[in-house]
Amino acid sequence: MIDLRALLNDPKYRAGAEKKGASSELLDELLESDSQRRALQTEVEQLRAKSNAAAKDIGKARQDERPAKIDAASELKQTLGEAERVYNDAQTKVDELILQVPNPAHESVPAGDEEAFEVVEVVGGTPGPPPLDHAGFGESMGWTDNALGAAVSGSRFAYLRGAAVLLELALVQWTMNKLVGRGFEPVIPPVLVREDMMIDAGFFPTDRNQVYEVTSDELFLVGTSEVPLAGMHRGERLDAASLPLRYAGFSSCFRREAGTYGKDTRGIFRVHQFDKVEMFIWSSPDKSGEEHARLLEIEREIIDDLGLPYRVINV
RNA sequence: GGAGAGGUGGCCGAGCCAGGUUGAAGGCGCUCCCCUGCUAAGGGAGUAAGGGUCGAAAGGCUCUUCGUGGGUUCAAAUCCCACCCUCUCCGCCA
Repeated sequence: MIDLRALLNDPKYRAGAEKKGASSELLDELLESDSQRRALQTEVEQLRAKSNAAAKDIGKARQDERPAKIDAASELKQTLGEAERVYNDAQTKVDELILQVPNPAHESVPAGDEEAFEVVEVVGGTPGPPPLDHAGFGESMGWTDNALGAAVSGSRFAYLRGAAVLLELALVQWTMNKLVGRGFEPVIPPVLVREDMMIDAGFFPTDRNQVYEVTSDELFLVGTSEVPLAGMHRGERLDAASLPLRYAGFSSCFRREAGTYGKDTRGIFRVHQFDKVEMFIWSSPDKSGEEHARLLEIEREIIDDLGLPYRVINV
């Protein structure tokens, strides 16, 4: 969701959007279109007010006075209809432009895409290369089976078997418990969602080719539980006092991984289906920094407790 | 999948068949005031949300919203169409 008022008035907000790839021209065009839209809105509403008043007047008028009044009202309605067409075009233009604007990033975030991160901290040493990579190791232990996955479902699908399954379930349970202790409500959401949800969560139209579609039912498989979690309060006005709302979603995730041929083709990296625990918070903007810090702290604690080396990056 | 009933304000619930003075009766809840010596009862007033615009603010003007989206009409909670959801019965079922 893009806050047009903030985009207009808050330079930091605008800078955040530009950092994530929105061109200055696009933003200017969007703001200009919205300004035109609002001017037209006033115009339409004035006509509509007249039209409403005329209709009420007819309701109160004597029978013999009505025909003339109805004629006048009809004419007014013509004018209104034309104004509405112009207004709707303006609204459509704003809608189209706004969907092209990425969510503004925080001012501390480096410009650019995923690759343009900066390393904030390195924790733990870098272990030497193992005798087998994760794919070879998983295969030899009987924990992952890509050949079987490919036979049953195609490339980039894998079976997880035996102890690896128990490990996944244990990790999920352990993590969920930790998050519940930190004030998160655990959620297992639907993974098939309507198109509206994908648009609202910001994945459509830009990432549509990454999403599996169930055409017969007009449903889409989510690539992350973020989508149905975002849908939990869709269309609601949340009372500021109820914030923050913290959810820990667990779901299978489905990704087409279109355009990633040749990358991470082995093992269980970048597969079409995987399971994930996701933290998701609804917060007021002034507390979002605090909440983000909380998320980072929890993530660090998880990796620390597991005894794994890691980097903290700003992206 | 088939048949039927229904979705109204914070909640319950009228209105819809016979379109207009209904942004919506009534009740509950909530807020304020009055009354009252004992956590109760009674009386009065108020009480939806969002957008645009003007304003320093208080607030004013205005639009939208009765599941959602269209349509008919000068006028729609009320009429028409499509969709979504809930409930009941039947069918089906790994």
